[in-house]
Amino acid sequence: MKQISSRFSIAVHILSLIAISSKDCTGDFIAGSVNTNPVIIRRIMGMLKKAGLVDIRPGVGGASLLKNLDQITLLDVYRAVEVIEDGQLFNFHDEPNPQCPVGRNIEAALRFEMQEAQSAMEQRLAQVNISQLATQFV
Amino acid sequence: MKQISSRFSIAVHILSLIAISSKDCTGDFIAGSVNTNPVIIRRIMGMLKKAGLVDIRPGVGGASLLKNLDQITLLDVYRAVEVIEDGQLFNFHDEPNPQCPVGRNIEAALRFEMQEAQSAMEQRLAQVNISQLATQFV
DNA sequence: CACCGTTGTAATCATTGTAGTTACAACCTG
DNA sequence: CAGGTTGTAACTACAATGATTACAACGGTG
Repeated sequence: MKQISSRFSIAVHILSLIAISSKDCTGDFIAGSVNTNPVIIRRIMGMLKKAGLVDIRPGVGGASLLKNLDQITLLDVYRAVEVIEDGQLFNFHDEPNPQCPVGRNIEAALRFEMQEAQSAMEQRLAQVNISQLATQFV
Repeated sequence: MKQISSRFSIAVHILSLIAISSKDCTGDFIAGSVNTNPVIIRRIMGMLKKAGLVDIRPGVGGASLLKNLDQITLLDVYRAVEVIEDGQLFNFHDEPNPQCPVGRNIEAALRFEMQEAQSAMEQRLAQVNISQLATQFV
């Protein structure tokens, strides 16, 4: 069983920490809270930057949010860290036999349902923003 | 990006084929339609059998469904092939730092939302049964 | 300007899940 | 018994992940 990468949960952690924290959020500081290697944090921060969610100050260090907390949904973060591409949550077996009625038609039928299921999941993520999560960090 | 195993799509293919086909569905015949190695089929058939979806005749060969087509949902298949365990679609990073307010609280908050998202996906799968798919196999 | 902490990134490694393959025992029926 | 089939174990190849080391580039501060 292969899971969706922990890049997602780490990214949410990073954004929450930047939001909550008053002090300078350097990669090393965040790595201490997440409890992983600083390079992992820098890589994910790079993705968040590329997605336009955070601003990072090279050299001096530290990061800040580019959007309001309630304007960043879990779906934004999920897309930012590229855990799953567009319609690719489910894997489909390669090249079923076109000589067979099932082999010939199953791909279109099943891919549609897979896409629907994936969308249902993503829409649920879109309903939650970081602000809502942050209220729970006492 | 790691996807949900193609065991799922293969399993749906297998069930559809057994449903449609009048002839004896041996592992080798199914493997020909799916276009993969017969051992892959046998492994997945074993999971479907364990889940009570099909009956397999050892020695003589062939398989048959144990439920009506409209009583087998995509969720049943998805669970049968163990692509993802209960609340484990999303991976959560290990042991965030309990000294930090975010590290201490993020797990509970985020795991809840992850579970909700996973459930939304699974509920969408539960809305479709093999019978509905089979109508598209002309 | 030089120092020093930080960011950005490449390279490497161990681990894990997957898909495929070979091999072979167990099974059933003619 | 013979032949085709199922049920597994063992092995390989491959890809994604997470961790780690190393080092260049950056930018304030003294």
